[in-house]
Amino acid sequence: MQKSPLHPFSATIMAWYAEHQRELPWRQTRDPYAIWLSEIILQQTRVAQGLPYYERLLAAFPTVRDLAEAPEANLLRLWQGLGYYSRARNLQKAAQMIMRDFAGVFPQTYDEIIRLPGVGPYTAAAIASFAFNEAKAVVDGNVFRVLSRVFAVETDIASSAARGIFTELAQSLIPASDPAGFNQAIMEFGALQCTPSPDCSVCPLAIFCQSNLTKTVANFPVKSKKTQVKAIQMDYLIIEQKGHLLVRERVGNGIWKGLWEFYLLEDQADWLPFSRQALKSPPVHLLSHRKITCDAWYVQVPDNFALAIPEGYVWMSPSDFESKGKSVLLLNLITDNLECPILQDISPTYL
DNA sequence: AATGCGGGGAG
DNA sequence: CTCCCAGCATT
Repeated sequence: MQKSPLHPFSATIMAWYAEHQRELPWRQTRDPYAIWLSEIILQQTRVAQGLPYYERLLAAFPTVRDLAEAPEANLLRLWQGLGYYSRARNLQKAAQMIMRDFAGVFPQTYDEIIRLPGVGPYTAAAIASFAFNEAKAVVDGNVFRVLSRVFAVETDIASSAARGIFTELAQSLIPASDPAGFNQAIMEFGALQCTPSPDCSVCPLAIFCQSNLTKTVANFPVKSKKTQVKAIQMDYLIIEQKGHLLVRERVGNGIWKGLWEFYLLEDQADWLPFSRQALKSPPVHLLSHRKITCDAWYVQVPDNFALAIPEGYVWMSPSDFESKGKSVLLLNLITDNLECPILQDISPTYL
């Protein structure tokens, strides 16, 4: 049988992959559901951080139907600590779409898969290739880095044109004989060998890597913009009455949508006619785009006082509140103040 | 074309 | 500290 010639780049990284690949659970399956779950978890997330979440979520929701029918709050509780919580909400929306529009059968082509909410060009290519061996090249952060260095591509990866250019290049290198293997190989190569600070002395591509040959590896990939960090102050009142807490689910499209929190002080006009006990402030919470400082107080409301419940808030038992997803900032606030009795009851059993 | 969205690990 | 991670949705 006639085979199309393998580009030296492709042959080299696939040989390297055969030797150096990690054993990861989502590589032991062809189940598109499990592969999809792993890919959503791994968006902008390191393997080491996502691994325990993958095991937990797959155990809790073994099938698309289980995921589609689960209460969203349970999913967000399991997602707690992983960040980018819209991933979890879109995951369930997509599961419901698969049940409704695909009769519960996971879509099998790139063009169908990419219609699922939370699935973009990278994730659709990953699922289509890994589960169905469709020859769609993946382009993620690893691929940007590897290809930009090896072929000295000076396109700014932050530009809108970058995806198209790198997709075309990757697509020209993907072998029809093993698209899944190539996609796995190039990403693993970026993750383990062609890292942000690589050791080019042990690289199998060093002899024809264009940036290595010109000693300009550190100049690639070209990336222009950096996200600016805004400072935010968030003050919480932990309000208790008759063993219950005044809490709410965050709504709107801002940070931590779908997660739960204590009473958030919106302005200085907020007050209660009771003494506040200052709590230990959690550490400054650093995110990619936010620097959040937080102060908090504990307020015990007498049993017989009829407190007007603010819009959006509800009284909730500590055990119910523990079962809701919360931000890591709030979890830190809780675990740093366990001398406050009611906070012991909402201390998480797992992150 | 820009911006928002989480959290953590590596250097 | 800075960078960036198996990115995507929204504006």
